[in-house]
Amino acid sequence: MNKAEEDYVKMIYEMAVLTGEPYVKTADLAEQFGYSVQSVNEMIKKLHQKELVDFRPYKGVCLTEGGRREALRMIRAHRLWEVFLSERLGLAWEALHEEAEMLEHATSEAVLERLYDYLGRPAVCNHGNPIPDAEGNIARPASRPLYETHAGDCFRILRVQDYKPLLAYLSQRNIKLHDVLTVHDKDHFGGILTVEHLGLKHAFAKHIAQMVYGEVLSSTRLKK
Amino acid sequence: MNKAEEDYVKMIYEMAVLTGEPYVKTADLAEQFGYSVQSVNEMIKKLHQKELVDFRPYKGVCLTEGGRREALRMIRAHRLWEVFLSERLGLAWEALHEEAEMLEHATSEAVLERLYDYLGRPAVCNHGNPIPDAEGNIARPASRPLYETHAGDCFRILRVQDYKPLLAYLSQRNIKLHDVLTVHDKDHFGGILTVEHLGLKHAFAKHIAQMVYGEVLSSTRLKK
DNA sequence: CCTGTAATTAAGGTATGCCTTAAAACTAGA
DNA sequence: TCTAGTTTTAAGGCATACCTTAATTACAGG
Repeated sequence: MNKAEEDYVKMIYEMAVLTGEPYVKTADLAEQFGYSVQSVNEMIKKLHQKELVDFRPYKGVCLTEGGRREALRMIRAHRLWEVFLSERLGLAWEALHEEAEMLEHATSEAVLERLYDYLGRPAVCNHGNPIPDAEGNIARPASRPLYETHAGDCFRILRVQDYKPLLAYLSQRNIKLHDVLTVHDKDHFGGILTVEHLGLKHAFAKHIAQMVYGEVLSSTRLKK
Repeated sequence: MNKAEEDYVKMIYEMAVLTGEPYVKTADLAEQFGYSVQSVNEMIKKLHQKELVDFRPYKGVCLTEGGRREALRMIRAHRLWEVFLSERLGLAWEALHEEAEMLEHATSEAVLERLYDYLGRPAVCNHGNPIPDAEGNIARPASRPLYETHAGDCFRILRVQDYKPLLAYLSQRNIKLHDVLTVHDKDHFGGILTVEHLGLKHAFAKHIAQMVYGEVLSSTRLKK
């Protein structure tokens, strides 16, 4: 697999996890990559020939067992490098993703396994996402999206999507992993969630609040 | 610069150092890469447009100041990764080069500088080659080629070319950096140098003995 | 100086991975 | 069922970085 193919299987895996649907639509892939639908179709055809994906016209693509293994290898490399870059080199939180994105394509299995041991066999990356083991097993995090909280909830951030604009967004507001937010208000119609963090109020759009996961610590709201 | 361009400027730099000539011939580059001369010419034209090299027809290419800086950046990345892979991950000596070759193209300046500090600002890589500093200054090693020794010399290996077949060759014979060789015989006509190492005799062809550098510790031979 | 060899340039080709435009095939809602 | 809109396929293009074959240009030794 070359870089392009690696990016595709990884993206297909991540989008499938995010939507909960094993099949990912061609058009959605195109949108995520910023590529044309035609380009994505061509690549899907190629990945299918390599038996990395199963393609059902008008339904989408789904990773084969081989494709899933490759995707998890990339994710493993990505998250292990993030841990290294953060824990050992002290790189800024919002810079981790981009750097790991480059390194993940330049890492052999041998280096990966040694890096894993060197870092103390970490279970999660610096964005709280689980690191698959060498066999392709990955923990399913129990945390819930911030968007599913209610006014009055105290919410501890345990995990955020590894998505550059989101990291920049949170970083800019000085919001970090394990920080606690107090949900002030949830506007269901507008989709805006207002939270308090270190005395400051922040308005999170729905798509933002859906990429932040954690646990509700306590709630002042009345249970129904 | 993309990977191909990075490989070219690095190769031009290394060949210039090796030959002592600032200008590197198109045909020699082609041979080293295993590419056709035409392909090399095309890339030289491109590098010239980017002002990374100076091209004198029938003479060769020479790095510009910008090109030299880029080449040293790649060499810096390569050698720092080698130190990391060896010192921290415990990778085998002969595996370092290949792994570093991939990582060097995936490393930003920011990561490089932090890695440098993390590794304790090393002066040389695990093959004994000097690591350039962030400003592009590089030490000129004083060691002499093994091929210039004479029968009876005791020779300590301080540096070897970072060239995969050579590393495999030495590794296979269990010869490592800082080991001491006793020169048994030098056949000037045939170019074979016979050395003793840990009680075993090895015959080194000229081109091999020219890629191994070190210092003569003592000599049993009579000075002229 | 002149000719053979080496180096360069030219012309056309391949694979990869992206693009646009257009036609064809399918799905799903009215 | 039938059509509107989505999805797929087809056809042709572009850039990169390699390739081969062939023509041209320059250098250097006799």
